[in-house]
Amino acid sequence: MPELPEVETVARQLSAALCGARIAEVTVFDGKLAHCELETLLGHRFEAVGRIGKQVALVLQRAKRERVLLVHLRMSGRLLWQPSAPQQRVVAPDQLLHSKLGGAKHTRLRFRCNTGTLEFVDPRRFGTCAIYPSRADVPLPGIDPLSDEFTAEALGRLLKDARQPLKPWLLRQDRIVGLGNIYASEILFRAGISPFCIAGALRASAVRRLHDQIRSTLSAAIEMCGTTFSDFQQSNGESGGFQEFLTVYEREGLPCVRCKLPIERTVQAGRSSYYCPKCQR
DNA sequence: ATTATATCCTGATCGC
DNA sequence: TGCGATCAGGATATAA
Repeated sequence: MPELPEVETVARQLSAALCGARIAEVTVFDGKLAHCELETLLGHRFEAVGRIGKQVALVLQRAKRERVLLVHLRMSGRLLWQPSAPQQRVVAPDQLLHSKLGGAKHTRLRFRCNTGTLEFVDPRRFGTCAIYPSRADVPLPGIDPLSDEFTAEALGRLLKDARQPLKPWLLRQDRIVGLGNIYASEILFRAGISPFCIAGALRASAVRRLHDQIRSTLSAAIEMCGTTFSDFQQSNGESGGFQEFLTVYEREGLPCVRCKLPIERTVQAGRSSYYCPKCQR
C-alpha cells in the first residue's frame, strides 16, 4: 500500500502522538513476526518516529539504551494509534469491531502503553518488523529522493548505465528509495516522459524534469497526507487526500487531464503502468 | 546485468 | 447469493 508519502504521513503523525509513551505490554498475534523478539521492547519508551525509505522507524529507549523498531508496511500494513480514553468506557463488542482500533481482525502486533495503544494491522501479512541498535545501523540500499544528496546530477549518475525502461527502473529500491507503483506513473506523466524510455538514454533536460517532478510530486503528496487508493489509513484511521490529484493511475480509458485522449495501461515487469501516449514521449 | 516469473497472503471485485 | 478467476499501493528469490 504505502509509498514514501504515506509512510512519511504515518511517521509524522505517530511522532506527534506517541512520543513519551512507555510500553507496558507487548502482544504478538502473528507467528510470522515471532523471530523479531518484540517482547524485548517491554519497558521501552518511544523517543521519536521517523521514516527510512518506505519503512517506519520507531526509536525507543530504556535505561539510556536506544533501539529502533523498523516496520515495513508492504501492501496492506497499517500502524494505528489509539490514545487512552480519559475515562474507561464500556464498548459494545459490535462497536469495537468497527472502531479504528481494537477489533481489527488482522491485528498482528499490539503495544499497550501508558498513554494509548499502538497496533500493527496487516490483512495480507506481507509486512515485516526488525529491531536495530540505532537508526545509523539501518541499511539504506538506495538514495532518499527528499534528501539533500538527491540532486539532478545525482539522478543523472544513477541513470547513466541503466538499460531498463524508466517506469520499472523508478521502482528499484536499490536506486531510489520510496517510489511505488502509483507515484512512478504520476511522476512520469507530470514530467512528460514515456514509461518506455530507456532509463540511461534520457537527455539532460528530461533528467532535470524527472528530478523536479520526483521531488515536487512527493512533497505535494506529503502535504495532502498521502494517497488513499483503496485502504490506506493515517495513524488515526483517516484517509489521505492526494488521490484527488492523481492524473493517470487507475484512469485507463479516461481522458487525459491535458489533451483529453484516453489514458492507456500497460504491464511492465509485472506491474501496471498508466500513461498518456501523446503527452509522454 | 536485465528480465520475467513465482512466491509470500488476504480481501475486494467482477463476470457468470 | 454464490462461485471461481483475477487483481491489488511491495519486495525478494530464482530462473532464463
